[in-house]
Amino acid sequence: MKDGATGQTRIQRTKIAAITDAALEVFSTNGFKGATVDQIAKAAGLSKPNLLYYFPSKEAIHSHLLDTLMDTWVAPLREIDPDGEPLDELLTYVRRKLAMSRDMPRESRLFANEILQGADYIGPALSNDLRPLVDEKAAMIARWMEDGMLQPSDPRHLIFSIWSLTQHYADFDVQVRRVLGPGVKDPFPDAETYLITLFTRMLRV
Amino acid sequence: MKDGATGQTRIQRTKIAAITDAALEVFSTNGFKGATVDQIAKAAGLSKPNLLYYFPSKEAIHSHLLDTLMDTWVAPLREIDPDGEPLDELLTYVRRKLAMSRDMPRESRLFANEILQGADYIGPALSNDLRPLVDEKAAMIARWMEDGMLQPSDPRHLIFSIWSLTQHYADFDVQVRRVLGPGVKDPFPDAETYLITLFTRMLRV
DNA sequence: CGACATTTTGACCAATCGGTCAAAGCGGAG
DNA sequence: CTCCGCTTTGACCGATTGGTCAAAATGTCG
Repeated sequence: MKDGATGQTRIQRTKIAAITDAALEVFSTNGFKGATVDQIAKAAGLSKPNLLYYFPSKEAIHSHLLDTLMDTWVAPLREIDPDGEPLDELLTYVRRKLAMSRDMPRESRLFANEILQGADYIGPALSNDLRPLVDEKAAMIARWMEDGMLQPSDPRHLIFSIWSLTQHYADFDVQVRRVLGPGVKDPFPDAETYLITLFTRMLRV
Repeated sequence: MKDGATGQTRIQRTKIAAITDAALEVFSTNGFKGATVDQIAKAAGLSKPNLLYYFPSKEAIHSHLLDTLMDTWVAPLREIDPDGEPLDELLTYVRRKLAMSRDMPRESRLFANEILQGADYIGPALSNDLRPLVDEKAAMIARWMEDGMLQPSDPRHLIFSIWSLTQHYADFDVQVRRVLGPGVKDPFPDAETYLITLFTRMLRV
């Protein structure tokens, strides 16, 4: 039986959810070429042909993941409030992005893999969707700086630096933990303290 | 004819150099599993069996690359002078690391791929070699901070932040250029200005 | 139950991949 | 030139991979 609105049966919804979750796990830890359909199917509790009944190809699963997760990933940037207190807004953005690295490391690594290897699929979205959003927010930050509410600096590189510093704790998690040693169970509390200090000194007038 | 010291003929030196350069190119843009021996061989101007005459396996080429490039990659950290002017030393380190992202982006991506996918090969080196080095330099920075020559902050996360911010311009180059748009031919000059500003405000007493 | 659509599966296929091997080509020392 | 070791190659192999297909199993609704 079909569900008129979404065009999906209950079984389809369940299985597609299982597949996307399994695919996120496998793609994020092995990259696109390193992942096999069998791995994803097994992780989702399905046989390979059964998985390919729900998605036409390996590439389709990957594209679907990237598409559906893009919005989630950029959401915190959208939520920066032009009418808020500038420093608060940006520090909140840093905290949200760091929390996403802590709670959604697989998504972070999925995007890192995609971009690192040329962004063949996601590239156009970066130009067409992300760039205008960054332009808008950078203009907002520039206004804040002109109004003397933040110390001046390049707003686009400021945004890059927030992405870089927060996602580093997801993408390079292995390195962070190896360098800190087994005595450090969770790097994130210290990371948050450090990053808040850094951006406060960088931005506070 | 053999060369007594290195155990290599002239031809071997030439071909091995061509192979490692080609392998760096291919591994850094496709990851380990995404790279094929044929690709590397073609890029090096050799046939596949000919390449495998110089290296016993695909994995051996990859390991050899990681081994030989590790020292180069960490060199700027080693060169921080405990007897220098603290802020100068750290800003010089930032400049050197950013220059490496500009001039050696393939090396940066090679390591990024390896760490992103679990650091299966390089992991032990991170624990055994990199960690003690970071410990030593972090202790040095902590002393500088105690002596009031730098504003206090977590020295290990300070080092992480330098790695993260500088390597971002190599690893996420595609994203940076897509977001900045075609008007920006070279992001590095602005990046250097921004990063020097950031770490100056972060560290200057 | 009975009939129809949906879901699942085992067997299979062509392409690609890492790696082997025997034989051919080549270069330099005597 | 001749010989011998180093280098190069085409043909080949087994394993893995993404994807197909027809048939069987299961679910759903009257």
